This record gives sequence, C-alpha cells and structure tokens, in this order.
Amino acid sequence: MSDIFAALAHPTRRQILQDLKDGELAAGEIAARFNATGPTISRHLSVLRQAGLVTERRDANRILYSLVGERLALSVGDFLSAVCPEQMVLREVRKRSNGHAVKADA
Amino acid sequence: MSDIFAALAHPTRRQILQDLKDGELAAGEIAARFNATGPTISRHLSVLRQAGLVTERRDANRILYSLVGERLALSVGDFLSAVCPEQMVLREVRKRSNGHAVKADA
DNA sequence: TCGCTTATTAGCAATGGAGCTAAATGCTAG
DNA sequence: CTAGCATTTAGCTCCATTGCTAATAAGCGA
Repeated sequence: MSDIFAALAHPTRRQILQDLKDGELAAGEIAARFNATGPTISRHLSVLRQAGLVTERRDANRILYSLVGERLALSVGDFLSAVCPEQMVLREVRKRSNGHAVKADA
Repeated sequence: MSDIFAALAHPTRRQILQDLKDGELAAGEIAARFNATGPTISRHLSVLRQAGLVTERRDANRILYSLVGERLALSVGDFLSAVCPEQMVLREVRKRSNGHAVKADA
C-alpha cells in the first residue's frame, strides 16, 4: 500500500500510468514523451513495477509495459473509502474480464 | 495536484487523514496517536494543510484540524478517472451538504 | 560473429524529506 | 504580568530519491 502511494508521488510516474491507459507501450516510447533520459524513465518504470502498477512483457528487442488498472483502482479506492467513503465508490472488478472489466451498479 | 499526492505519500499523513474522518482533532490529540514527536506531527499537518487536505481552526489554546474530504475525493478521483475510468466512479458532491453529501447513481 | 537497437544497471552528485532537540509563539488563567 | 500549556518554527543530521553519464545485458539481422 505504501509502495503504491510512494509510486504515485512523482508527476512523471503518474503521467506514465496515464499514458498506458490506452494500451501497452515500449520503454523507449514512454521515454520519448518526457524530457528525462532513458535510464531515468527506466527507473521510474522500475518503481511502478515494484508497486505492481505496471507489468512488463518482452517483444523482441523491446520491453512493453502495460497498466495494472485493477491494482491502482482497488488500492487507492480502498484508501478513499476508508477516509471519505461518502464521496467515493469503487466499482467491483469482475474476475472474468469482459472488455469493460467492471461490474456496474445494477 | 502534485502537492496532494506528495502529501499522501507518507503513511503517517494518510493515517492522520483517516483519524480525522469522524471529526476534528487537536494537534496534540493527533500527535498522541503516533510515536513521533509533536514537532514532527506538526510538520506533517503543515504538509496536509498546504495540500488543502485539512483545515485548521483555533480553539483557545489548541488548534483543531479537520478533514477536507471533498478535495481529497475530487483530486484523487479525477486522477483515477483519467487513468482507469472503468473501475472508478466519483460520486458528485452536493453543494448543499445533507449529511450524506453525495449524489447517488440514480 | 559483428554491429545496431533497446533497455537496464552502476556509480555518482545534488536535492529534498523526515526526524530529533531546543527555542519561539499564542493563548488562558491567576 | 507571570506562569503554564499547546503548538509551531528553527536548525541540524541522516537517509532516500532523482537525475545524469558511462557501462552492461539482451535481442535481431546482415
């Protein structure tokens, strides 16, 4: 839990998560979006991976990163529910992912 | 926005927010719940105040802190909605607060 | 194998955060 | 106004993080 909020503390890492929203990206593609050097971004990715917020997968030369949205939503959602439950609602995540991967309020 | 996530990065500060969930507390009352010294907690409170997550109010000798739940929910909720909108829903906060202070999904 | 691309790891300097003790501030009571 | 309580501010040390450059690893293709 502490790892997750520590990972979210840096603006670059939050932006990386947002960039991964629409699908996986190679480390280099991610690095190209920032002013930082490759190694710097690589370390940010390492922090996100250790927090369980992204996963990596090898594709030939490159390493593709993808977002683990459930972990982000569940962890942060748990905290929000514990602190200000009136304002937040976490939608239950379906085990069998079906594209939307959420259980609606119905 | 960055101030908020930076404030949430420390476990003590997250616990303080949670402790304030049920109402305002004096700085000393908060400090008594942790192993840290008064000045250390005072600085944590200062970080939370600068992030807009708590407000302070003087009561004679003491300074009472209270949670600003809307700011926490809206800021973090915005981020979650931007990164994994499928899993999170932010309940709209009612302007005229009525105890529950949320607009249900109806 | 060699060379090229991609990405990570190592090592270092600088910055910032967290914690403490001691000193200052603000307020109330007597 | 003095004493005392509650809290913050100042000043310091220590450790973690961030960022860089240089070096290493891993894969692909000629």
